[in-house]
Amino acid sequence: MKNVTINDVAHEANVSKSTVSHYLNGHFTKMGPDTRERIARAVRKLDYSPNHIAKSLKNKRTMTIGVIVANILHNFSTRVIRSIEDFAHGHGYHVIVCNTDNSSDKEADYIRMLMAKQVDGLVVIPTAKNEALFMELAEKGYPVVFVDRYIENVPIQSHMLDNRVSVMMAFDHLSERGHREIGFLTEPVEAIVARQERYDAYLELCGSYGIRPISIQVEKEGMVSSLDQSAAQGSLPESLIVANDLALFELLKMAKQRNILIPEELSIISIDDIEFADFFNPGITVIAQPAVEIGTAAVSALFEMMNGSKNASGIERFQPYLIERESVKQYEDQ
Amino acid sequence: MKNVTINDVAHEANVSKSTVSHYLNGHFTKMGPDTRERIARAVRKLDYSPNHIAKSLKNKRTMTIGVIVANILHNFSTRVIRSIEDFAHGHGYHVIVCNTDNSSDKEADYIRMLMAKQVDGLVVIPTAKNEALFMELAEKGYPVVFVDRYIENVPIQSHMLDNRVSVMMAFDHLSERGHREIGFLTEPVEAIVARQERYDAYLELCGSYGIRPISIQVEKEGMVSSLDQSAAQGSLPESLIVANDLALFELLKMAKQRNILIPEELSIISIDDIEFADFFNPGITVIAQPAVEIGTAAVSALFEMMNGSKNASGIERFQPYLIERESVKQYEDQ
DNA sequence: TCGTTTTAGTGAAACGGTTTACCAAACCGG
DNA sequence: CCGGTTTGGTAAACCGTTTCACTAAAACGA
Repeated sequence: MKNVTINDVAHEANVSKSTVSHYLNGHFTKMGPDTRERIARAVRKLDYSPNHIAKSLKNKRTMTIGVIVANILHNFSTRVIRSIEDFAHGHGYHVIVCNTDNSSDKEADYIRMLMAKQVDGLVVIPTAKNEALFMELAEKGYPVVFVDRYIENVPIQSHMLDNRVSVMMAFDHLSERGHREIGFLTEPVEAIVARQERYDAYLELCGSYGIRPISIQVEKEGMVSSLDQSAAQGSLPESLIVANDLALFELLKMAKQRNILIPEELSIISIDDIEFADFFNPGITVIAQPAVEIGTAAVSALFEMMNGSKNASGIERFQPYLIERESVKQYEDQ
Repeated sequence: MKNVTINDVAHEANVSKSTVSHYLNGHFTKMGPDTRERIARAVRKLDYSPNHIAKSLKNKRTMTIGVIVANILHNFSTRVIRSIEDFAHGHGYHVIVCNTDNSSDKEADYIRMLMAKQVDGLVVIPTAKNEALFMELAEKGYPVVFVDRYIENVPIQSHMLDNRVSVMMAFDHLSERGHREIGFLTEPVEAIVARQERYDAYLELCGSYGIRPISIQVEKEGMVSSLDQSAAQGSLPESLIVANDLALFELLKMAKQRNILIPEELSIISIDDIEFADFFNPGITVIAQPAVEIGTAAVSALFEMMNGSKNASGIERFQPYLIERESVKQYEDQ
């Protein structure tokens, strides 16, 4: 179980460990062809592989970045993570993924632990409450970027969907097809900017379309039963913009429970695409976001920072697109 | 951006770094109450947190385990990962997750990099081909456990579903409801034990029930179109046992494309539960596996190894259970 | 009061690498 | 053949911790 070290290789090849180190780092001018060959043989013979930890300690770079997401169950998160990993691996970096379940405490813990682990940078979908902590990171010049959300007054760059436009597209789609009773289903908006932006856009659009807002804001856990009650009372609107995939799940569960016909009795348009929306019966019309693009943009901004460019701040917006399927009813008088 | 080290704390508190180290590790007998207080203050004042890398180098424990899964898109994988993370975090460990996409090369790469990173142990859903590599790990006494699969002749313990029973349950369920035309849908079995076991069980059961085997073995990428062809030719059986969730997706896509009624025209029973199976129309009857239990058992076995107990080998089996929904037709003459 | 133990604390080596500064020998041009 | 340059290589410091061996002073027992 004894691990073989650079010293063992040096000894085997009859050179100093400095030379082996040079060899390992490709500084071949530092040795003759014979020595080089001897070292190569020694490495092979001993099946040596360098201790990444020791390297990191000396180099002060771990070649690792941390990714902290608020809720890994969102399809969006998994796609962002995937794109970040692809990019990072392509650049010789590794990724540690952490899931906060939207808890600020967990988030703070993870940040601390990732700092302790000396990760070289962080991409995070932040919860709302660690403003001071992020502020500190930003001030230290530590490389961090946000995705999907941002924190007011914290000078950390964010990459996110144009939420306003996404709701607008949903609203327009519904409206074009004759809908005048358009509700909005979301988990409690709280301080989560992405939700806030979507909700605000909804309210604003209701205003400009002269439509009475019907918003259903309820915790995911109670969502099914709460929706069920509304349905029982007949207070469910004829069409619903759903704020995200997880809420859509709950809505669909309720619809099944109560045998509600989609789109005949209820039209649905949901934000963020998911695979099953396509083959569900009926197919769910959706406003999709370019998750891979967003993730890639975020991580490449992060890499620029890690290579010394100044911490940018500001928000970069990405445009959503409509995927029309079958969950929206067409009113005839259109 | 200069990071504060134990030396800075020592200096601030006017003690040696040894004493600070003792303080940090709770060896309070090594100092008086006043010194202790001084160090505490210094730590707070400087906002010091220990460099995990340096610690790891010295201690030869990184408090990190690696998890390598063959395909993170399986719901089973995500649930296993989740349970491993929960357990690990509960014991002060961190987890690095890697996805091999079923590529043995990627797997070998990941193993090497995780070793280089000095992770303290590994839980892996292995691809079939790195027998030699795993053999080596096992011989070195390096802590490794398998999940969901195993490799013949490699003395590494595995925790997996009783695949035979799971197919048996599916088969019985179908058979009890009068089905005599029972097919089996799977990605190519190849050398992947879990698939093999399920397929073998299917074949065996066909034998003992006197049913003609109809197996559809096709790559996920071509699955929809291949199924579509079969359907066009009318060669699709009346009921299908589906080997896993990803195959189920493809089947459902095809069913939608062709407007096949489930269960009237096609009965489905799938192995491994997924959330949407519940609210899909119709609900998909499923043989579920206790993923959390499996993951937890695996990681706790790993922890035992890491604490010095010998590498166990052998296979621990977990029992599946039926979740009956609406995707299986009941023939009337039963 | 003196020897012994305990308390409170320190210095230095070690973990496994990288890097800087340095050097001897070989080479080279004139 | 001499002085300078290149080639090939090394020793030692360093990264930030832990820990072992050691000790001065205080406390204690007789």
